[in-house]
Amino acid sequence: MEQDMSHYRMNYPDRIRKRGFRVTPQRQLILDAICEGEGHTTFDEIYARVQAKAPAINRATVYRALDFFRELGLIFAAEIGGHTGYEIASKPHHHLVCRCCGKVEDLTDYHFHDLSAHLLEEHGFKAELDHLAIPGLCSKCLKAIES
Amino acid sequence: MEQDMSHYRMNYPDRIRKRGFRVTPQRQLILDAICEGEGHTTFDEIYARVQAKAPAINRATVYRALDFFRELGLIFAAEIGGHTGYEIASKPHHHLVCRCCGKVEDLTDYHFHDLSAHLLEEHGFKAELDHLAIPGLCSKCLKAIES
DNA sequence: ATTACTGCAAAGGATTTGCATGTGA
DNA sequence: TCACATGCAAATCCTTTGCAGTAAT
Repeated sequence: MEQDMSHYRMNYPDRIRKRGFRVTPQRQLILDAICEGEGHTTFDEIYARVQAKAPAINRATVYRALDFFRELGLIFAAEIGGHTGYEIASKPHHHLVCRCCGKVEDLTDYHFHDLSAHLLEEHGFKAELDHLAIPGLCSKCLKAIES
Repeated sequence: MEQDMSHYRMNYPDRIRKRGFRVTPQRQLILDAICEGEGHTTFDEIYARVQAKAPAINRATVYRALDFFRELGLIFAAEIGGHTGYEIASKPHHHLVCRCCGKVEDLTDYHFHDLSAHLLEEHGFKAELDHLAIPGLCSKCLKAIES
């Protein structure tokens, strides 16, 4: 029942070591690469950033590190528009995904509490509304289509 | 400006022919296979059902038919839990996806109008809330975890 | 008679895995 | 020291594509 917010941006080396795993230069670079991106970052972006600093790092290592971080809860992985996007675990927020230009906007305020309560009461379903991907049209594309 | 509801369960052969495409036994079997499943059906399920009736039908044909039906608006394709699920286009509804047992429940009633209005007003984002995949825990898994 | 559609096989791309080597604790 | 992690290469999985033959209209 602890009201623990420490999973947001915690001292990650300790968290890794505490579970008996190891902090390696590769993992640090990969985590850095995710931090550099604002919000969601694709595998290719991460890999490119890592390679710019350490060309010897292998794709397989990046795949394994991403899985590793996800299992530890350090990052989130979300399916957005067919591709997997990774981001540092932080405050719950949602994504407005434009189906036209593909842009992804973060939505930090939200009005989901009523919805969540409704789903639990009437359907017995405990919704985890942390990282919802909401499809639609962004303001720019909306105007472009209407005109 | 037509108030046309005919895209739900319309006479599909006519719809296909009207656009200059052809109604083939393969396409009929594949569409049948999607109808047989309640809601979302994976590629493998569809392929297995088709093969049971006509073993000669090729995977490539199934892939092409699914794309074809999707472009015609006869079916929907949704990313659910890493896999693509297909279903007959019908009334807009949502999916409650249990992250524990993987079960997908349909949600036909919904309270998304306020949310939609809010997103448009404050973010200029026209949300298309037709087939939202809402992650969480179903009632069964919820009880199992709590106990 | 057209020309869309199918089956086959091969190509393609993304991710995973086995194994020997290297390295953090 | 010793188990975890890495790099490499091969394997695997899923999906797409080119092409020659088939069939719907």
